[in-house]
Amino acid sequence: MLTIERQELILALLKEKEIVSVHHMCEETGASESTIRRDLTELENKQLIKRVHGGASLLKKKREEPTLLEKTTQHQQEKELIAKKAVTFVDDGDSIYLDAGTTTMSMIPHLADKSVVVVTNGIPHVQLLIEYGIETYVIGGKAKKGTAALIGTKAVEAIGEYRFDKCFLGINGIHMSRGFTTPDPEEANVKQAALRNSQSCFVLADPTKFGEVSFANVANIDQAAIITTEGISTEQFEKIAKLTTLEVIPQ
Amino acid sequence: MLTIERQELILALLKEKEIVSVHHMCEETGASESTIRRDLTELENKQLIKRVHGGASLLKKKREEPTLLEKTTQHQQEKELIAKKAVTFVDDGDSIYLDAGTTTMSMIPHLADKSVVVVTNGIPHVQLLIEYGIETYVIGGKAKKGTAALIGTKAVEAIGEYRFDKCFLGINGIHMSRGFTTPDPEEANVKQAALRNSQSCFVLADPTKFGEVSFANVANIDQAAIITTEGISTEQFEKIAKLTTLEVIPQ
DNA sequence: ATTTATTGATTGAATATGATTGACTTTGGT
DNA sequence: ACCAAAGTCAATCATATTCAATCAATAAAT
Repeated sequence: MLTIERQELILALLKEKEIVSVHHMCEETGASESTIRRDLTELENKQLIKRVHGGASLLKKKREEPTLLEKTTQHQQEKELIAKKAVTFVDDGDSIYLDAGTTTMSMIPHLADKSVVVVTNGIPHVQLLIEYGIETYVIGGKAKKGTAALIGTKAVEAIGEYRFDKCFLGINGIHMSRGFTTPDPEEANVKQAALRNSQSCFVLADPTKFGEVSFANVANIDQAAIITTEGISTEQFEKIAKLTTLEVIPQ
Repeated sequence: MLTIERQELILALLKEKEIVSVHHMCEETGASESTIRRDLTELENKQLIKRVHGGASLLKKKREEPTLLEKTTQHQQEKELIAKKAVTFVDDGDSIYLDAGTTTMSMIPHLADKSVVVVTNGIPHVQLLIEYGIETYVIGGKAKKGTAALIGTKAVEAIGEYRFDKCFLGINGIHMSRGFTTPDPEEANVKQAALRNSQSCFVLADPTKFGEVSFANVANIDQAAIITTEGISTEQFEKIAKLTTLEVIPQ
């Protein structure tokens, strides 16, 4: 058996079982302990596995980011619902803007079977978009600490060079009179630019964002449709529904 | 049996089984080891297969586990050495351009304790740069499938809006007369733009890249300093060292 | 007839392998 | 806590396999 085959086999074994003993690897591959150990040191150097006494375990790979989406907290499930709903507004052939943020990121897997062109300022989004084979453009700009969202004048200018059929934004505050708000003024500028250059705009927000007012103003309440889940008070619903489209997803 | 026939057969064998040994190929084709090896070198040059010790494996497709291994398989430690050396050329306060690619990515952890501003077209780079608290700007552009490198006219234009003290590029081919080359013309354009806007330029390449010529031209050999590890033949070293700076790291 | 291409055999070098050794780690009993 | 036995480890060695380079023989083309 070839070296590379054996190493692939070891990785395969580890994928099935979290920890595999050297002895078991010997049996499966028919190789001697020495050889297996050598393979393990190699695979460890390549940062693919972690050695433990008596065997090895799979190192969690950076590639397996998708688990990030699969987190099963209540919050994540809500985001997933909102994202799914948002994608129903997307048509084949659309050019869309995806704002940075986890909610918009959840849209990506559902976008896979539509033929769309996506522009985004979210770095984590790009990797996921590529993985799902979606044609992706990235605006330029300064990468913000923490979220790696692209912001700044360069980002705003770059957005100006595109026209979108639809844009999808995350937001921190939704308020009747103060409109949409977000903590970072630089991010607000980027969101505004996206709104300016898009035919129709959607804001994705869980119910906790309603009634909140954040530092930087993004837009008036009637400048974007809102997609959210149940939990918003009926009186608030009534008022806002008069000003803009408000999609509420039943839980 | 004709050469073509035999090579087709080899490819067919590889399609059935991800990895095939030289020995098995001999049996199937009736040819000698020498002949099979010659075929393999040819097929490897045509980028159809990848050789491994004792046999060959199919390149392309199967975006599963193999690629992960393949990617990290070669020269991981070498890349680390090259990256480390490259960082020694970086001064505090520099504005630098980091080309997409795994070698330049290895530079990032070592950049952490310098105060630099980094511009890059590599999406995976951005996350890492942010993690290490480095001030990061991203050029815009189209995200290339597979590597997520940013390319296209927008990328080239965006680079034009910056001036770098130093730029660090990965490269596929280094050839005395043909200079630096890379498979993707669009990536070549981006690299050229980086070279144009940088005071001093460094190419990071392992020794296997020397003597190679890839499809798209990037620059002449004297337009960038080269950082590599031992393994390059002394005669090649002599010749190239006359044309440009050539840093060779002892193993 | 001469050149060119293809092939198989041979070579020393590079690489991979299995067994052995002594040091280290874990386990289980006192 | 201690010790001893069993298991596991890295390092080393000799062997076996695989490699690229070279050579000579044969077949095809000029």
